[in-house]
Amino acid sequence: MKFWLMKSEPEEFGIEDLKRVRTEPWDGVRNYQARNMMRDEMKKGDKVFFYHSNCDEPGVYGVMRIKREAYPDHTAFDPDDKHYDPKSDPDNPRWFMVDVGYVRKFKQPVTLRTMREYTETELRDLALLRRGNRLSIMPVTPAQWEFILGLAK
DNA sequence: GCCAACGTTGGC
DNA sequence: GCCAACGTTGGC
Repeated sequence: MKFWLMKSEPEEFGIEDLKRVRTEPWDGVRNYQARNMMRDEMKKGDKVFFYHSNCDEPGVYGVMRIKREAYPDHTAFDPDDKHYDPKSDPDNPRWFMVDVGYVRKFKQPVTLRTMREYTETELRDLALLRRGNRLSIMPVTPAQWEFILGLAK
């Protein structure tokens, strides 16, 4: 089993929304690196940190789980969709998505500010903390997973 | 709202 | 294949 971190803007879709709907297709990923990880490496049962980006207090707000492995992201075929990509052909889809399921919401999130305190130590290699990192999906090592969980309430 | 960092596009 | 221009991400 692998561990991941996935970003979302809470104004678009946050942990509270996932808690309400329980399961959700993670659509709209339009970055090749992120796509490759979803398509090639994510397995059912993998655990995922739910990260809120572009908000007052960026950070990890809870945990989710992969419920369904990668399948074509049909929003890419819809001209009315915000993430429409005319170059994605239904017969040869360019973009994929997974389904995620709600596991838990932390009583207290692990904020980016808090995680930055460990850039020289436990979280030295966490992709999230690397300068200029914009990846919306990234792997988390088992050690990093345990450490961040330990910071949560 | 600003802007640094980065990915993508397209002309050459 | 290079690289300038452009668009997007995301912290602040």
